[in-house]
Amino acid sequence: MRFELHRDHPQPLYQQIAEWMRQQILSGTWPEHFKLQSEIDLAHELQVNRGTIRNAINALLEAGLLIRKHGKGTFVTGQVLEQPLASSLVTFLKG
Amino acid sequence: MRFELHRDHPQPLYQQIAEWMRQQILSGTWPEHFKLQSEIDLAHELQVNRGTIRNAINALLEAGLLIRKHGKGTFVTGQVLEQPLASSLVTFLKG
Amino acid sequence: MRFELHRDHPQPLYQQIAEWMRQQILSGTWPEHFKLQSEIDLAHELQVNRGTIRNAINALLEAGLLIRKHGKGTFVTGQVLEQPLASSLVTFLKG
Amino acid sequence: MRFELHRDHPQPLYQQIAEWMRQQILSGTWPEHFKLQSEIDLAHELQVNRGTIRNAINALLEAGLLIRKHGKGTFVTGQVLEQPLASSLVTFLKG
DNA sequence: GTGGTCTAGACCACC
DNA sequence: GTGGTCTAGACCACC
Repeated sequence: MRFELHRDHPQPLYQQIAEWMRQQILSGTWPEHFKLQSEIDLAHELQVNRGTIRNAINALLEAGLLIRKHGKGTFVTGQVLEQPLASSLVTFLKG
Repeated sequence: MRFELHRDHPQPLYQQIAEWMRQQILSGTWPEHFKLQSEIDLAHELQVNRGTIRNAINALLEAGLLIRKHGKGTFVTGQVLEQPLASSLVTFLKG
Repeated sequence: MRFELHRDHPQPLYQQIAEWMRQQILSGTWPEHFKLQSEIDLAHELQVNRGTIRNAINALLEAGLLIRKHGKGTFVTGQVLEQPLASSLVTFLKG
Repeated sequence: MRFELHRDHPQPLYQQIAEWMRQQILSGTWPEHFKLQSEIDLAHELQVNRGTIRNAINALLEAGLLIRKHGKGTFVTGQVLEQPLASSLVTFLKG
């Protein structure tokens, strides 16, 4: 996991983490149905609090890129590629 | 905390507070790794705005006497004794 | 603020709080543009942690009943009455 | 923590643990208001599942020897000495 | 003086 | 053994 947090940046840590996760997903490094490490493990690896990890994940939940399953884990959703399509469809209808 | 602010002085409040803090540190009253009260508590005790406390602390951060840790607190640094030398050096360079 | 939390209920505290807030709003007790107490004050009054208050408020943000303004406070939105209308409109279109 | 579990005994693990805890409390090794280790730490130390620890604790909650505080921990109650009386009463009533 | 973010650490609910 | 919720308490950014 070659990824560095910038604690002196104005951008919050959770946003930095969310951007990194988004790249992992959109680049295909984390493919559809990929299971993320547990929040506790991610917190240990990135040296942040679990709450900070949850904030990052929450951002991607709203974007529809991740899904949480209680007692099971957090997963990359199955419709990643459809997201941009849906957006352009809306744009098309509005245009 | 026997310390009085002079609100009618020309010297800004935050500088008065910063000087007082500097004395606490250099005199050893606040030893290395000492944890300051929270900004909000200091503001209440000294009857000033929280921003004033932050300005005072910022001055000592730049001087290297204090260090802030997000979510944890503000602490006296571990290299207090080296600071006076650095300060006099700056004075010398400026003089 | 005559409102009691049930700490032994299966329903989470933040949901109980969110329901109470929703009632305050929909009943008009908290009218449009009403400013809520600060998160810290609500936490003190309801004897819960500020994070629990934030979870409750978050639920009503998503429902569009509240809006947060950084540095200013949390307010009841101006389109409270339109919410049910919008819902019935959608129902109508689907029906 | 000199305490051994007998995994080949007919008595369930959680009961063995509950008995051990009861002894710790009644002997005063765990005095009033004593805070237990976290469930996860106890599970690691005793090499059992967290659910097993929770079952053991639940038994002592019902006996009034322990109390759980969400977000804070599990503690020995303050009325330990009154418990044995209550227990023998129940035994008597059942007998 | 408010909401925004972060730390540390615990029990809860579900698997 | 995961995510869900809760506690306590601090600095950050904006007002």
